[in-house]
Order: sequence, then C-alpha cells, then structure tokens
Amino acid sequence: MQKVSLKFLAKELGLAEGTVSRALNGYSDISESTKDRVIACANKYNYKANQTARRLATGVAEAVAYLMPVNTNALSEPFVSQLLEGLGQSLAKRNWDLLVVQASSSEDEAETIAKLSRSGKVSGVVISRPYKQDSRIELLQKYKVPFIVHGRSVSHSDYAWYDVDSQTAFMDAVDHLIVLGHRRIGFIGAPTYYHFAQMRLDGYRSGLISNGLDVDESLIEVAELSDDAGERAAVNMLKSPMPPSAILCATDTQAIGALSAIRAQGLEAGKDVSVIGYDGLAFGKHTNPPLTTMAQPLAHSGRQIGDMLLAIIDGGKPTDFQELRSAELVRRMSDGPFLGHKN
Amino acid sequence: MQKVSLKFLAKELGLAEGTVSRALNGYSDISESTKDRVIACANKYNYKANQTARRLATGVAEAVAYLMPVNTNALSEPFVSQLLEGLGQSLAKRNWDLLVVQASSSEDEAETIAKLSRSGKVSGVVISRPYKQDSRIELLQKYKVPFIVHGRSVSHSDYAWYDVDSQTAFMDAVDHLIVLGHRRIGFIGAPTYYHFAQMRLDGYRSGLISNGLDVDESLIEVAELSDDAGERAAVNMLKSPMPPSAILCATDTQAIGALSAIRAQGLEAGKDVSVIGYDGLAFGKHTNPPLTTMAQPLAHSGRQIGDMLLAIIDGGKPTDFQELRSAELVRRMSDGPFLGHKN
DNA sequence: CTTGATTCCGAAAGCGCTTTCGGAATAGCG
DNA sequence: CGCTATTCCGAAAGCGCTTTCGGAATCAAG
Repeated sequence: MQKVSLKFLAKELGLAEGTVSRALNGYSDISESTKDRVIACANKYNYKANQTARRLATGVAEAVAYLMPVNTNALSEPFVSQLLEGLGQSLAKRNWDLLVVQASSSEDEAETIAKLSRSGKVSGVVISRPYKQDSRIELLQKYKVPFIVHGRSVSHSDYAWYDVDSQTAFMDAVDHLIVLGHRRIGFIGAPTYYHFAQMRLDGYRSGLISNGLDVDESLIEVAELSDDAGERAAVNMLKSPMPPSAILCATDTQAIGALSAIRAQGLEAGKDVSVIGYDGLAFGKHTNPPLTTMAQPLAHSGRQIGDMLLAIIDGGKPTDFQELRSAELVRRMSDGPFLGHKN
Repeated sequence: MQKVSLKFLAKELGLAEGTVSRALNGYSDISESTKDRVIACANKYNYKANQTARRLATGVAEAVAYLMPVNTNALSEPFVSQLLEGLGQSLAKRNWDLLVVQASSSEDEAETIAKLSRSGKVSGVVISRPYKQDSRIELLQKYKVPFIVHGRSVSHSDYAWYDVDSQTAFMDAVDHLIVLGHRRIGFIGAPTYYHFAQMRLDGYRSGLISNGLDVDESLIEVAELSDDAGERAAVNMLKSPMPPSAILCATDTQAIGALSAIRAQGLEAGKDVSVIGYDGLAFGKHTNPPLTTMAQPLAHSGRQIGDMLLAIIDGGKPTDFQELRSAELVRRMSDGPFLGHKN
C-alpha cells in the first residue's frame, strides 16, 4: 500500500507539490487543463490530503467540539445522541471532525472550555444546557472561539443560540390546564442555576397570572433532573394540605417520577391529578399512563445547530444566528379535566 | 496573549528547541537540572504542545473514533451517551481526543471505516452492534487499525471485543419463565444480521431444549429494533391460535412495544402474559407495568472499552482483550406465574 | 597529561501540506 | 516585431513539533 501523498502525485504528474496543492484547492492560477489532469490523477489514486498536515499549515482546525453535559441522567440522554447525530451530518458536508469532550465535574467545565479554546484543536464549540450565568460562554467569547449554545443564558443577546421557547410553552400548558378546569396547579422545577429552569418557572408563573390566578409558592418544588427527584417532589406536593389537581414538570424525566408518585398514592394520573411534562421524549408513550408533554422539535436541531456554527465560523455574525423554536403540546393520557376535590 | 510555543520556551531558556522538546518528553539525554528548569518554565507559561504539530511529527494520532450505529432508535440511545462518556474518561487520562463519526447509511459503514482507517486521523476505533459478518471488522483488520468491538460477530476469536453474554442470559430467562410455569414461550427477536440477535435467539432455543421443550417456530417473530415493531410482532403472536403465555424480547425497546400490544388486547402483562426484555434500560421502571429485564452492566463499559483499546494501541495483543460480562435478571412487574390458558 | 568513554546539548532534517513570490512562457497590443 | 500585461507554474519558506546525529564538554582511567 503505497502512501499517496502530495509528493507522490507531484512526481506522478511531473508537477511541483505546490502546484498540485493549488490545483486541488481551486486556486485560480492554474490552467483548466492541468487542474483536470491533477484531479483525475488524485481520484485515480484516491488521494486524500493528510488532514493533520493541512491543519498545521493552514491553522484551521477543521473540527468542532461538543461539550457533553455533566451529571446527565440516563433517562434524558437521548437528546445527546440526537444532537451528535445531527451535528455529525452537518459537519460531514465539509469533512470536518466532531470531537466529544467532557469535563469531569461541573466545576471543571470552565477549565475544560479554556483548555479547548486555547488548544486550537477546534474551530468551534457547541454547549448544552447553559446556566443563568455561564462562565463557559464568557470564556468562549473571551477566546473568540465561534460557538453555539443549545439553550440560552440570562443575557443571551450577544451570542448565537438555538433554543425552544419553553417559557411560552409553559404558559400554554397552564392555559391548557385551566381550560380543563384546574385551578391549583403545581410546578416541579429544576435547579434554577439552569436558565431553562428559570424560564420554565417564569412561564408557569405568568401563565397563572395572565389567567388571574395567584401563584402559590407552596405549590412550587425544585427537583434535580431525575425521575427519583421528580417523584419525591411530587410526593411532597401530594401530601400537602391542599394538594394541586395538576402538576407541571420542567422535564419529562421528572414528570415520569411524578407519575410514579401519583400511583403510589393510589391516585390516577390523568384523572385525579393531571401531569404534563416537557421535552417530548419518545418513551413518554409508554409510561403509565402515557405522558402528556410539550414536545420540542428535536428532529433536526443537531443539523441546524451544526449549520449555524459553520456559518459563524465562516465569518457570520453570531447575533444573526439566534433561533427560537416553539414546543407543541402533545396530549397523551396524563392530563384530563378537573374532576373536583379529592380530599 | 503571546502564543507560547516551543520556540518561545527555547528562547526564554536559552536552549535549542529540540532540547526543550526532549526535556519535556522525558528523554534520557537531558541532565536533571535542565530538565527541571525546562519543566518549571513550561509550567510558568502554561505551555501545551500543539497537538497538531505533534501528530504530524510523530505520526501518532492521539485520537480514537467511535462509529455511531446507524438506524438507531431514540428509545435505545442512552447506551450511546453512556459509552461515549466512559470512552471519554478513559481517553482523558492521556489527553487524547474522542471523535464521533457516522455513516450516512449502513451501506456506507464499510466505506466510512475504510476512509477513517486510511486517513490516519485516529489511533483506534470502537464500533458497536456488529453484524454476523461484519465488513467493518474485516477492514479494520486489513488496515491494521487497533479496534474494539462492542459486541461480537460470528467469528470473534481473532480480535478484541467487549460483550455481554446474552445467549446465557436468554437461557436463564427461559429457565426463569419455566420455573414460573410457562410452557409456551414466544420470542421476539431482532434481524439476524446482527449477531447479537442470533445469539439471543440461540439462547432462547437452547433454553427451551435444555428444559425438554420443543421450539415452536410459530412462536418466533423477528422485528426491527423499535417499540412499534415490537408491538406489531407481539400483536401477531397474541392473535395466533395458540398464543404464548410469556414473551421474551431481544431488546427492551421491543419489549415495551409488546407491553402496549398486550394492553391493547385487554390483557395484563405480568399476569395474563409475561414479558421479559433485555438491556436493563432505566426507563423500564416506568413502563406499564414496569418491565422485567435482563440488565447488562452498562455502568463502566465505556471506560473499560477505552482502557482495552489503549492497551491494544500500546501494543497489546487484541486477543488478550476479550471480555465477556454477564447480564442479570432484574424482576420488575411484567413477569409472573403461569395462570392457565386464557383462551 | 593523554586517551576513551560518558554525559549533555545544538543543529538540522523531516512530518505533509499550504501559500507567497517571482519568473518563464504566452498572449495581447500598437 | 518589440513591448507590456497575463497566465501559469516552480521554488522555497514556513506551520510547530520530534528525533537523529554528531560534537563539545566532562569524566574516569591509564
């Protein structure tokens, strides 16, 4: 297996290495005829430029990194592979690489980003689940590394992001429950250092207010992003003196836990207590009862994010790439009309 | 921000670039004193060797690729992120990169591997879900790229793999069902170009035989790896003149579909029909009823696989790295004693 | 004090590609 | 036909690091 390098091609064609390189890279100072000849020869030998050498010479990394979220819960993981898949497809068009990097802990995330930025190993970065104040974002800006945030932090005006309007989604969900007759609506939120958690909580609050209801702080629980945490939160809520007749959850994972809690109390979700989650996870179809949820359009988000990132790397203004999608309510069986007070 | 290169350090120290490099890389022909001096200086300026240049000079990629399975189903994805996480941790110890590559279709998988192998971009590869005859494996061997297979193909004697003994697991599951009194046990398998599908089917068969039962081919269905496919297969089975009282499924995802099918027939899984899945997916806790399954030890498989791969890259004999784990039955609610014929 | 063996470091050649620069060959023009 | 303007390509200098090789300085031994 003869390694087919530029030098090899050059010798084969009787040209200089530089000439072959320029022909292959579409420089204008090459005649059509030799360009064709070079390309034909390259194809014949199935030549592929050594990417490492190319990177070194050009200084462009031709790679993008995805920073894996830490503390992920297996239940909510599908979105990672979905995203990766889409990103990969997007990058494949240019034959760029997709790196997966991860911090050992959330404290190390900033460190990881800093190292990554300075290493020059990547031309761009995508991060998920930003915090309200996200040092990763600040670092990325400081080091001038093109990046996309999957989600938004508090001040999200000056960078590129792709997010789903969960605030509106939660307002809609509240509306929906109110139409169903519910008045005491609980909320199981996520730790509010995640900005999405804050936005969903805000959506819940404004939903109530716009319907002329007071928000009862005792009906708000904060839970980690796991089914167990959701379950515990729901138990607390259900055991309170005036339990809600409906519960909104910040994530499907938590909602699934809430479903368990409801069953454990001998109640029936969808009748005695309505539950609505958020994410639109596929396996919500199979919970007991099937989970009503606000589905975000995961489908092509990865590819979309990849395309946005490439556009920015190409010199696009980050602020031109802020995409807000909307979630839609998919009704399954865990919500239903208010049937009167149970206790 | 002064870019701190070898040249910079050399100038700073009054040494030659090569000397600094050798000091940093632990060559023996450097005096202790200057070695210390160099290291101190490198730390002071937070020097990190440019990995691209290093790769080019040494010819070692310092990176490993994971080939994403194609046609994955969102329901079964958790394993991808789990694996990625573990792999990343393993590679982080050497500061190597983890690349995620994917083929656009299963036909392109071989092509993708070939390209990857020749590109020299990676020092090793891990692939999942091998087929019975897997051209990816053959290519990897041909190109002499170190690799680990997450799973096994038919002839798996001459390469490194990490797998769970699903064959035995299915034998055990059959035993379990027989102890529960079941005699007509159905099997929803996966397409047998996947070797794991074949092994699970074999396990099912030998389980029956070792218990003195005949295998009834009409009780065997093959379905794609999705919940819907599992559901359709289960419907077929249930509608047959002599339906099984228990169904074994090759994957949890299919089993979950089967659960739906059973409910749709007005039957109760765990009582009228027992269902056992395989994989141990976390959300099986939340299905209706909770899914009994054979859980594979996903926990640290990624790290394990990463360590194995590194060992091989370091010159280890691939055949020394063949690890067979065993699955264990975790009983939830979808299995139960045989209660007599329903029809 | 000379010789031979060690220890330690500088110099230089690459790794495979890109890109600038200048010059030879060709074309265009009067 | 002579001159400038184009077109096209070769040569060479990197990109930042590794690694071999040889030589200067130091050491031990005779």
